[in-house]
Amino acid sequence: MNKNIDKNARNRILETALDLFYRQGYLATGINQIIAESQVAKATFYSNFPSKEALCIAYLQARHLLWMGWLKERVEQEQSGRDKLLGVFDFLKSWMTDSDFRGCAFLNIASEIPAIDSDIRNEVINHKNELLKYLQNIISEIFATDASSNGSNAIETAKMAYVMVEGAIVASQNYHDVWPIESAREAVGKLMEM
Amino acid sequence: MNKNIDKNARNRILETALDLFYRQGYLATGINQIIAESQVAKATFYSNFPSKEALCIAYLQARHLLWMGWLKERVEQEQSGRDKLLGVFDFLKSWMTDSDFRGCAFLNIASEIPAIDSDIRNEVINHKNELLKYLQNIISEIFATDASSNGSNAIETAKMAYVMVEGAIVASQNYHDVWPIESAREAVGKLMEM
Amino acid sequence: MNKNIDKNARNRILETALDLFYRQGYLATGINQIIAESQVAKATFYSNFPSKEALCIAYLQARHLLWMGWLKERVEQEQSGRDKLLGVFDFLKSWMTDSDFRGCAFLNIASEIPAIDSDIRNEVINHKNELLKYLQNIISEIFATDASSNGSNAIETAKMAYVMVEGAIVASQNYHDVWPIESAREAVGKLMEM
Amino acid sequence: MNKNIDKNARNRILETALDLFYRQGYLATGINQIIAESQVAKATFYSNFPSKEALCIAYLQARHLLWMGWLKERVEQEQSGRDKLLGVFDFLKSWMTDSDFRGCAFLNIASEIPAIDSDIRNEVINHKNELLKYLQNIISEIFATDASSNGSNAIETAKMAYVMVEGAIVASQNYHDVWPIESAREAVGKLMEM
DNA sequence: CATGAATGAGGGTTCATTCAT
DNA sequence: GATGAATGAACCCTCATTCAT
Repeated sequence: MNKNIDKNARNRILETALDLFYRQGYLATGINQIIAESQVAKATFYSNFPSKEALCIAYLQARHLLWMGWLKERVEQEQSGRDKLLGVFDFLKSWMTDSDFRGCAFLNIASEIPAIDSDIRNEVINHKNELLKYLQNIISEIFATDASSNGSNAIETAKMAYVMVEGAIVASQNYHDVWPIESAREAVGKLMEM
Repeated sequence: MNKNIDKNARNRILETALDLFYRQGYLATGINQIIAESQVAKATFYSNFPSKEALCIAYLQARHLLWMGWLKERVEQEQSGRDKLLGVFDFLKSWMTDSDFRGCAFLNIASEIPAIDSDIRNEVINHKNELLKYLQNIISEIFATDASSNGSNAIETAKMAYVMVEGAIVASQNYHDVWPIESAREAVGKLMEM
Repeated sequence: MNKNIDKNARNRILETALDLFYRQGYLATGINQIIAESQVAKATFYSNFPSKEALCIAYLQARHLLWMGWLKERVEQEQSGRDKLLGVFDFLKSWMTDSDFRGCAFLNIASEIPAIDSDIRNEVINHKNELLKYLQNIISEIFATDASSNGSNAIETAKMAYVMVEGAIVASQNYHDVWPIESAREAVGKLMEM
Repeated sequence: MNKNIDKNARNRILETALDLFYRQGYLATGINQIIAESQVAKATFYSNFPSKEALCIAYLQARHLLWMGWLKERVEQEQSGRDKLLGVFDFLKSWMTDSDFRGCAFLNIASEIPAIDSDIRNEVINHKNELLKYLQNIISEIFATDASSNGSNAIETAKMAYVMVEGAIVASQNYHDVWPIESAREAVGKLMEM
């Protein structure tokens, strides 16, 4: 008996989505493939998720928890705020060198779904808001311990760091190389030195 | 015979693709819609483009010329290398405030087409290589005129600037706001001051 | 346990069917909607009714009692046979002006289920037989009290009246108007005067 | 080679619909069955008819022409208005004894599609309006030649005749017997004698 | 060279029903 | 006896592409 059967149908579907939506994209992945790989009947799928879009939202929510977990786990190995901030980029490097790195799951979906006000887009924005807030917390910590914040504002600095994180992710996705992450890390390091 | 639309069929198709692929996405845009809006027969389409993918490549090539043209037109209004570099971000702002700004056409397509070795991906990489090279030229110009490059390497600095451009584009696409561009501009400005 | 809905499951299902099958049609109404609106578990449904068709039969039987009740209640307000016959059409008018009048439940089902020999068809025919018999009773009463039946046969006259009732129902359903009922009433009145 | 292939796809589809929608009903007939019996690919179907509903409308329009043609052909064999009116019912009898008589195609569809304002309903009403108008023309002819219309109004009389036609059709559909048509014929005959 | 009718595979979704718990 | 997760067939429809004319 297939060992996958041991998890319930909903979990199998969600794990399949985590894999396929990320690797293949949302539009390029059909319900048929999802149910085949989940070993689930079509109606079972629809009794768990009212639509493909609903699965997408569940996928994004699960991905958010997963990814933020990865990020925080790595970052919180560091003691100082400065090392935490650089640790963000160290995390990006280790993530990027994963065999099936395909960039940011959220930005990829957003590229496929132009509609600005959809539920899917809200999940994307929520994710980015949390990432931005997380960076801001780290930078506030730096500025708190480090007296010489040079008049810089934690919020404004966090925005810059966030933009660099985004740039690092999409550029390393494009080039399939870590150099954009290293460049971003270096740039952030320089900015914090000032 | 209605010939008041006197561009040839190929051009009409390409212009329709420039509009639809960008606004709706590549996968979400069907051949039928393209031929309908191009006012072209189906077989005329296929005699001009052997496949949808071939049209996509032509689209990316055309988009590359278009977008680089926009960029250079704005940047070359400036005299100094420093102003040219900041002008890149000024261009991004004016582009972003366009009514149908949907981020980077190339990154969007790359998000839809995971396959790493496809012809489509090559177009994306070519575009980014040219953008990176353009930034490098600007920065070389700065470092040449400005004696105090502080030991910085133009290539490495260009990579940082490039990462910030990418971050600015995707983040402003996500938030539908110019603040990421402004943050990136400010960060780049600070980096160049050092 | 929520037992404030204290009809048993079977009754709740049947009442939901009375509403939905009539308003939406038999084929257009799914089992899922029925169990959802009945607040009943799926297997509870199937333990009460072996199939959708079985529910349909129960629906038709319940509808028969209901509708014949409405008819008789109105008709038996009248004293003379003649007034009773006209009262049939008065009933049709008041029924027709109900907000969700959708014609004859039995004829509607018969339109959806072509199979001639099904159990469902039997219910339809039973209903019509009883309606025909009821009309025949009224007309027999007229002919009994009224010496001058002019050699007319109660059975044959009842058939004519029945045909007019059917025509009045379906035509008023089609036109969403009472005029067919009024025309039928007038025609029947004239026939009885002769 | 299948001889059906000689007609074009659209005609094959329409003829299949004329058969299946009438015999099986609209909802009970799937697109898959239609394309199978039409020997047409699925996309060919949809390039000819934008939707199942569109096919339904084409079906009703074709059925209207067909049925009115049958009716008129029979009725216009008669010379006098009175014989023409009775000829309507003679037509109904010959139609009804057809092997696959299933009542009025229009009323059947209307029973399946409750929505009052749909395009489908409009076709049904158009058909009935034309039938009513045709009966009115016949009756006007009777009243014109026959001086003694007894003060009766052709329009009002036509409505009565129309209601009887409807009743005859649905009742003979229900009982699978011609007696309702004969009863209606007799009733109409009596009404015209007065 | 230009056309539009035709294709088969697949899209997302809902159906009535069954079965282990 | 009551439950809700699970089923496979069928639903209507769209896809990118081809081919006879």
